Amino acid sequence: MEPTKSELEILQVLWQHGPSTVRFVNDKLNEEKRAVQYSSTLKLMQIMAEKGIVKRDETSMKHVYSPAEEEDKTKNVLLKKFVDTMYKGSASSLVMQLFGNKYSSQEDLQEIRDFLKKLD
Amino acid sequence: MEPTKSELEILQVLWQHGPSTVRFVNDKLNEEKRAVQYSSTLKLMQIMAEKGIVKRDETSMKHVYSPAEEEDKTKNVLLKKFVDTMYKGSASSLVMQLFGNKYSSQEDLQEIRDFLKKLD
DNA sequence: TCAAAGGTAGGAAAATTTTCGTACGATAAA
DNA sequence: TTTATCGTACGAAAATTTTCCTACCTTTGA
Repeated sequence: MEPTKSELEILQVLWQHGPSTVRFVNDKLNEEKRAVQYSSTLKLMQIMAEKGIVKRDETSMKHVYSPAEEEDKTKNVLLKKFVDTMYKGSASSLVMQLFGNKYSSQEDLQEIRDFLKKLD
Repeated sequence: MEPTKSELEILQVLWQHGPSTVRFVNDKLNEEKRAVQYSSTLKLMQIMAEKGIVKRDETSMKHVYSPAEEEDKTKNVLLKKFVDTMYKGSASSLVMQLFGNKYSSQEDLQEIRDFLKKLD
């Protein structure tokens, strides 16, 4: 199922730091993103568990949450969706946009070239 | 300002077909996307005009709507946002993901290589 | 022991987004 | 002229997403 915007923020904490408690995720969100109450984060993660977006280990009193799917798999799905809606499914169009994008750094673009050279 | 999901659908019709009436956009949405009432599309486009996402030519009785910003500019902003949230701002990470993505066709990937070669 | 701190659960409110009914004016055709 | 058609405007309902209050249980430390 599709993670919402806030759910994606939570997934990112889990991807970056591995299986985590609600307390940990909430702290990270407050440090790195924005002010949010503990109970809000809790509720959201409970909903995500219901939806099957995350799994919950209830062994300990402090439940530990982890992504239900591989980070790569989820990102692939979201990336495909983005390419489909924004570039009619054409990945090359996206890359061209990227290179014409003033926000892309030269270093980043060089990195892409290097990466492709290695593929040959 | 940020277009919502539905607003993006409308923008896409405008990008693809140029300045359009509500009737035209609504027809396209129904043909290409999903069933939606005329008054829903109208309302959405009115909201977009208020937000400044589209401009409205009220010369004729049939108002004609067009994007307020260049397609490329809007897409660049959305792409940057996507890269930031999904790949911590690393465009090369996105491209690597693309190449590891089973959804990407070989033709598409070859096209990207060709494009990058031309840049050299 | 017992109060304080920290945990989950659940419901409801708030905020945002989306949908559409309906009123009413303009246009066109009979 | 008059009626059907097609347009905009507007408000409110519905659906979705987000936030947080509160109840209640467990753990911890004084």
